[in-house]
Amino acid sequence: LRKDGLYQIGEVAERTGLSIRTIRYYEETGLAVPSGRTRGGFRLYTDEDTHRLEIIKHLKILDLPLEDTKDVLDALDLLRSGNVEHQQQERLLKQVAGFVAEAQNRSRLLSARLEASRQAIVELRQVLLGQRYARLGRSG
Amino acid sequence: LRKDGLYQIGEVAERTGLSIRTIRYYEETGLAVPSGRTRGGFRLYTDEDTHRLEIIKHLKILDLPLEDTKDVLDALDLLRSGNVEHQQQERLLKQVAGFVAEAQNRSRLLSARLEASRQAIVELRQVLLGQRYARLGRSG
DNA sequence: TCAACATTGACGGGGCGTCATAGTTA
DNA sequence: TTAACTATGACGCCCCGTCAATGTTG
Repeated sequence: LRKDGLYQIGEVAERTGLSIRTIRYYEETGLAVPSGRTRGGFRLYTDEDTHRLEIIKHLKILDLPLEDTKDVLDALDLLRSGNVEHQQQERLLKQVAGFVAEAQNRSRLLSARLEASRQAIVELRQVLLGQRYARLGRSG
Repeated sequence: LRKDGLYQIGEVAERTGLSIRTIRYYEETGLAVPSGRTRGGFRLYTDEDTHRLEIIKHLKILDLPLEDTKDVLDALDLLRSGNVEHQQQERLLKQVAGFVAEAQNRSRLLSARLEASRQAIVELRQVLLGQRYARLGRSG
């Protein structure tokens, strides 16, 4: 680890739990571009970069279009930078709000699907139990 | 709807919420094969077939290898049929039990990821709120 | 007969896994 | 210097979406 708070891709992969390939892919699509490179071409990620990757990782399960996620993260960066005109700021705020609403929808949907999967597992276990008893019945 | 309890693919798609293309793909891979066909070649699904599709749909979110799911569903069918020797029965029971255990693992993992995504959404909302206040601050 | 439904290809695409080959860094 | 890391292609795979051209059903 270098002292200047810059990490190369392998360290970031370990810290985030994303694969190196995935992180590279996210750069290809503009989703998360490293702040710098070494002279030799190694990608260098700041803590902010890493945090962006973590957010992406967490939202990924909601299966939102990656491009929407990119747009929103970019919008947030723009908003925080303050370099934005009143008119556009209005738009960005609405865009982010819309995204958040959609994310919450997906979250509820996922929750329902998780519950459905639990039910399916219960059913499998019951069939399994039924078979075990059947076996005992025949052997006893 | 025919009276003999057989459904064609479109009806099954509606009932299960799976797309026709997906159902067809599941047949290609042997995951869920319709019990019959019309003379003309239309797929015909029984209620059992439909139920199998529903289980698959519910387990899908757990992101288990589709082939494992297929193997287990086949194993359960075999067990229920009773046409199986003692030795093999033993094996099938263990196989299903292993699958169920794995499914539960995945379920817990998914639950954790869902919670992480909720956290991420909360964070987005907070940034959004921060920006709103900033706007009010500047305009007031 | 006609409208609605289905069939089999085939191509395409997102999100990476997985080489292969070669350069970089400590 | 050398071991460990990284770079850029490129191909492949899964899970379907989406035509296109054609046949089936009621």
